[in-house]
Amino acid sequence: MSFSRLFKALADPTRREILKLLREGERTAGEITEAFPLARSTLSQHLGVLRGAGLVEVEARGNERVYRLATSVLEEALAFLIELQTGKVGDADETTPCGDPGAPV
Amino acid sequence: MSFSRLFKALADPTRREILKLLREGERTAGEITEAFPLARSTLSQHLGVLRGAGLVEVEARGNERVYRLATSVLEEALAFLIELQTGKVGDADETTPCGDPGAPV
DNA sequence: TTGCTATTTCGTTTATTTGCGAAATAGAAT
DNA sequence: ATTCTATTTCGCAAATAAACGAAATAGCAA
Repeated sequence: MSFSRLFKALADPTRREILKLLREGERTAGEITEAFPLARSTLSQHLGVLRGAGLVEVEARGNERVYRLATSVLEEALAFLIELQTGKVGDADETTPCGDPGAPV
Repeated sequence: MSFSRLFKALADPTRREILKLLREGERTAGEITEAFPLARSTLSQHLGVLRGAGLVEVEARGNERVYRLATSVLEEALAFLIELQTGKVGDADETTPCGDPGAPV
């Protein structure tokens, strides 16, 4: 997993929209293409970037390709951001169980 | 706040290292520069990108500029990623209080 | 085989990003 | 006022990214 590729993939608004679309369920490449005013080749390239970042998975189904969200890589991004924000790794221990950071442990 | 600028800023490994450095405490531009094998102008530009993304704040202190982490924008990035991952907005209600997503509410 | 549909890859163009050194700006010290 | 130090801005070269249309690939249908 590469944070650079991951964040780079998230940096493009079209790709973020694709992810939001896939959040509603799997879609074929064609369905995704229809949702944007861009050329087929352009969308295909965006899907390639999302694939390279591990943010989507593809399954060939007959003639078409079905894309779905792959969320496991998002956890790593979350961990990175949380660590930046709190100064701690989110390792369960070392943190109060349910928030309340001011609680005298 | 712009997700594009934010994720673009996070997409560069040097900038991520700068953020990690600032996680340990505030640093002057010069101190940051010394931590990397890059030209002063290059680092200054990276700091500009981080500033533009709202990820750092600067304070002019006499001759030098002190940079520190600005974490509020990270919360918005977290919200975006969590929403992708869970299909829900993280609005406190609508979610079980302390994780355990399998709990019969 | 021939053709049709779905999708990706190729080649090109334009725009953006990253890096550098040189020049500009600004406070501090002499 | 001049100089020193700290930092940013400018102008440029090289690399990367985004968009397109055309061509290639691959399954399905006739």
